[in-house]
Amino acid sequence: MPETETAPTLDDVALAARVSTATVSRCINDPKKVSQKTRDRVEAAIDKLGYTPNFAARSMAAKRTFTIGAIIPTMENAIFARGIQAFQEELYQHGYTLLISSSGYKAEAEKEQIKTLVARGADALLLIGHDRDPAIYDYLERQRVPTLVAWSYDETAQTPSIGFDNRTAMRALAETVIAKGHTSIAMISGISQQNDRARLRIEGVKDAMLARGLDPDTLDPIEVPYNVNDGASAFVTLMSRHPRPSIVMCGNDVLAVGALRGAAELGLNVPEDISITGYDDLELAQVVSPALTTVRVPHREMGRNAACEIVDMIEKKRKGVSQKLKATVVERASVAQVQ
Amino acid sequence: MPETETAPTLDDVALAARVSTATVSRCINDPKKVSQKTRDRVEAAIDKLGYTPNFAARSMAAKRTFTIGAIIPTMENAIFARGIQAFQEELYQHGYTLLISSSGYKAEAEKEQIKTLVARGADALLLIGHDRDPAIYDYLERQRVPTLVAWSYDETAQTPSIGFDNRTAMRALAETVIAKGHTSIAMISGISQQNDRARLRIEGVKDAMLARGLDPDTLDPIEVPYNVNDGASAFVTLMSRHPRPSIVMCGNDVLAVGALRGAAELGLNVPEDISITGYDDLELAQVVSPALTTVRVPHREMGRNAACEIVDMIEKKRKGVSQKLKATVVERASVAQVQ
DNA sequence: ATTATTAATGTAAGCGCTTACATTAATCGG
DNA sequence: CCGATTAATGTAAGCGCTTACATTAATAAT
Repeated sequence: MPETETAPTLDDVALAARVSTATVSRCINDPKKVSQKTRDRVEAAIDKLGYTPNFAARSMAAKRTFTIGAIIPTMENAIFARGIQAFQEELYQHGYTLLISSSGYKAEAEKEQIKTLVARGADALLLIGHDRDPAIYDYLERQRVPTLVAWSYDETAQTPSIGFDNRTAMRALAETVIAKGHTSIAMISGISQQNDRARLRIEGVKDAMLARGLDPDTLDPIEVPYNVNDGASAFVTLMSRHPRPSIVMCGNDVLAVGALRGAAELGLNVPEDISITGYDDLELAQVVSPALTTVRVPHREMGRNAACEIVDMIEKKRKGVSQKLKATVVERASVAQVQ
Repeated sequence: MPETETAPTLDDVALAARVSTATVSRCINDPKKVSQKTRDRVEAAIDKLGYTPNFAARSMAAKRTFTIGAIIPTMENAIFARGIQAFQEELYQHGYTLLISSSGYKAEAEKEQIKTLVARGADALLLIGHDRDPAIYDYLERQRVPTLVAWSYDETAQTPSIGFDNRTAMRALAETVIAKGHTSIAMISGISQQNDRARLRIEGVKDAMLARGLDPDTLDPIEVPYNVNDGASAFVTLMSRHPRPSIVMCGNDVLAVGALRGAAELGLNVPEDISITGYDDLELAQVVSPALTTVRVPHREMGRNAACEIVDMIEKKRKGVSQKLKATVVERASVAQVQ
């Protein structure tokens, strides 16, 4: 019995199986290169000793970590959870581990986390949205770290992306709403600075207004952080505008839920007194009452596809190819027909 | 200009600063050991080259990774998100990185992920709840990986834990409910197999029933996975029981929201026709209507404290000390006064 | 049987750090 | 001013793997 129980190493296994360390290594990484007979011996030794390869040693020698880093703006609400979970599951299938950080929507924090992840030898990075300091992209390029953007789609961007066209999807929602007779539209948006999703959703609403003969300048969105409380207070502010809007379109479902709460506080009925829309189709959207009219985003599909794409980028050493997923408007009870 | 732009190493820095690698290393890890003058030189070199230490090399040499692993049952809904986010933030303050996996409530997956995390050299592990194969605890002990349990408190357990007493908290909620005149109680629980939180919450309800002269055997909880749909269908099942319960207590808020939806499907008004309670006090609970009577859990505090404790365990090489946080019942609109 | 070819295995050189120990420089008491 | 301390720096041995290359064993071709 060993007095200082220390984890067994490759050497221990090699010794026990009476082969060289190279053979053990091959058994693990490329089994077909070793004969059945010795493979059996080695595997027996591995089992007996309970050997697990040391990750740091392995990644130093191989210059590969089988780790992929992802930086998401927040874990607090469900916005990214489903997609990231799917991303992780798919990655796992391919033998990769996911390292997640959250930046709290702060560009500086994100920058730092990117460096940390790179120092940790992430084989690739998943980032949310395109908007960030170009220096970051330069850095990533110089470090040769493949990078993929998700939750956003932009074919003109340098960095490949898998996501949906936020602008077009939001425009479709806005057109639906306008078709229902709403002409006085207000909007609660997330902070659009450094956030293309937020920015493009605003543009989408304006596109629709323009197309339908409404003046986009009257939209004048309020920008607040994505949480229920801020959504609620923004809603209250909006309700004091003159003329009072007939609908409040929100940058996402969390904000819309906040708006719903604001309406409740004001004693307003939704959708009779005021209509509200969201974006994302979180579980939240169906659970709240009235259920939210919103845009459904294929979270899981996006996560899965991003995982496959990023693994391919790494293993085939090729540039990523962007993928546009369709986001569809789903109509529920939070929008009234006007007149 | 280097043709193959490869990340600068310690050697490069040492060369540029005209010192040995040891000095550079000390500059980074223990600056007070080197004189101001050379420190300045080294730091200048680091800046100039844009050097970041290689994580794998560092952790191999130091046998420390400054990484802490956490395995949570799921990321899909908000149950663990807030607490884990706080955990991560606090860890970050102390210079540690968090590696998260989710097991999907599957014991086998959890076991495998624990091994992965250990192989990756996690300095410590955060696990949710106490219930798991004892072999896992043995393994962790043998590998000398400090382990802390969260979301659960059990002073009798071998492994230290930071959490709340699920049983007592649920009992308090049940007593509140009984005090309001409910005598026919039904329950939708999470799967209690390998899940002490679920198990103890059931026990808590039974404790209250016993204490108030109700027969605990009539509770007969339905166990389903923690998601809205399963909650809804369990609710429907429960409503066909005779006699029909006057209240459905749920194992958590997600299930309670499902129950709410089930009630809506059945055309039942909450709380007039049927009362419902949750557990966790997720944001969800306040946002749904009627707002849920539930148990508030100090998620962020738990995450923060767990981080401090686990860092201490690592750095002071001492056993963890358990911490019991108070969970309080919060009454909202989903429970009616009977009679 | 003999050589050419291929498959299986072994040898050993790193990968980029940390750190025990050795060496040299600076400081100090008498 | 000198030996004794103490502070600052350097030297070099690993940490546990992978993998290019060398060697040996097995198989095929002649």
